[in-house]
Amino acid sequence: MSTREKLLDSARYLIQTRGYSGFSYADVAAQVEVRKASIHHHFPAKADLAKAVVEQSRGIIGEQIRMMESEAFDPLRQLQGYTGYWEKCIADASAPFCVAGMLASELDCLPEELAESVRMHFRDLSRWLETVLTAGAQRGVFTLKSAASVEAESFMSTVYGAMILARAYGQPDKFTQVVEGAMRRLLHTDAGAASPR
Amino acid sequence: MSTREKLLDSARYLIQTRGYSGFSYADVAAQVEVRKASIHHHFPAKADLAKAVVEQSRGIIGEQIRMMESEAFDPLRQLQGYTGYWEKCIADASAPFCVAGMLASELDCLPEELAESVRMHFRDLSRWLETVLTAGAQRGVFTLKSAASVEAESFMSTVYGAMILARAYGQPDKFTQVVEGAMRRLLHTDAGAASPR
DNA sequence: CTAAGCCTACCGACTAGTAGGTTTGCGCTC
DNA sequence: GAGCGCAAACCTACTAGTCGGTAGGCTTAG
Repeated sequence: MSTREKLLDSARYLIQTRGYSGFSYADVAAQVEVRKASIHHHFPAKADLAKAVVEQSRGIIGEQIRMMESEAFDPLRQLQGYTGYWEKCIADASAPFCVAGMLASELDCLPEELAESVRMHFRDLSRWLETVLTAGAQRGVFTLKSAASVEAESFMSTVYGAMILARAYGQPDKFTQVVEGAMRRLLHTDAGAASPR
Repeated sequence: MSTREKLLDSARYLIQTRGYSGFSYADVAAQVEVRKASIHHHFPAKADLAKAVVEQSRGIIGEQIRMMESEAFDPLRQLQGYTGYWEKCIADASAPFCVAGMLASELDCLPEELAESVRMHFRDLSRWLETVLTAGAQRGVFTLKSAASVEAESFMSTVYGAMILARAYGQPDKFTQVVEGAMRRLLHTDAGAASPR
């Protein structure tokens, strides 16, 4: 594992736990066991480091979007993959919060370039979610009660809110509980018109 | 308005926008137009100032709880009062984020006493919500699909998540949109058994 | 020979917090 | 009512430590 990758990993963890203004080059240097100046060699400014972390995440979402466009995929499994990923991360405390969610809450005091990157992450994620929900609705797996874009943003909100809740209570299972509720709501609940399985 | 109140107001706003580690005594001093040392006179340490802000919020919730216990109240109106309050705050940018939500995301790097105060805020709020939802369900105003405590935490999550979303998009109406969806879900949606109005 | 990678040593700006002096206003006694 | 005492409020001036960032030198691999 290269130093650059180690720096990104460390920065990601620190941002997730303490936020952008809550971590310093000194913290990263201590974790990775290099000197502060060496970090500047890879990432000239703090904003560059943080932005690289966000872009890394965006890359992963981008991959998934491309996969969906090219081949067959299971909407339900996709969504479960997303929530399951965070359930695991939060449960084992390896990543107790989405890095973009953390940065979003500090958005107003972030360097503009970094802020833009965070906004793009949210746009990417909600678009991905919208696609998954739309496909799921077409196949009769999900029941949407309003526009797919609105449902996507609601679901996203619940997931991010559940992260805050789990952290506030120090109980990872709170996340699971809330997210499972949101998931159940999307699955067939024989409402209104007659279109049960 | 006393200096102490001005300091609390300023600190509240700064925490909401920048977080605990993102604001300094110098920022507060500039806003209130006093010297840094004067802030220390009222609040010896930064944690004391932040804690006082959180406790102020807790006091307001506490009042509402006591009001509910003593006299008749309208659960729907209570809930609409809560969400409406934040809609207004976010729309006019006077308070773009709940102070406890902001601090919760930084919880791991907060002084213990302050962290405890934040945890208590969440406990208070979810208990209040649970009471409102339970009363509303008894009167047939709300339809709960799982335990009141779970519904309360889900609703809370959605509200906090919607704050993040609105901030990330820079669009206050996103908050309204998501929260209205959550509200609609609680109101009578003729599901399962036959108990429509 | 070059360039990437990492280092030591430093910079000015800012951090929370402290020491100690000055101002202000209120209650008490002559 | 004048003078006194006292405490709250606010100030200037300072501390030690940390912040992000820079300059420039050393080492190593191609």
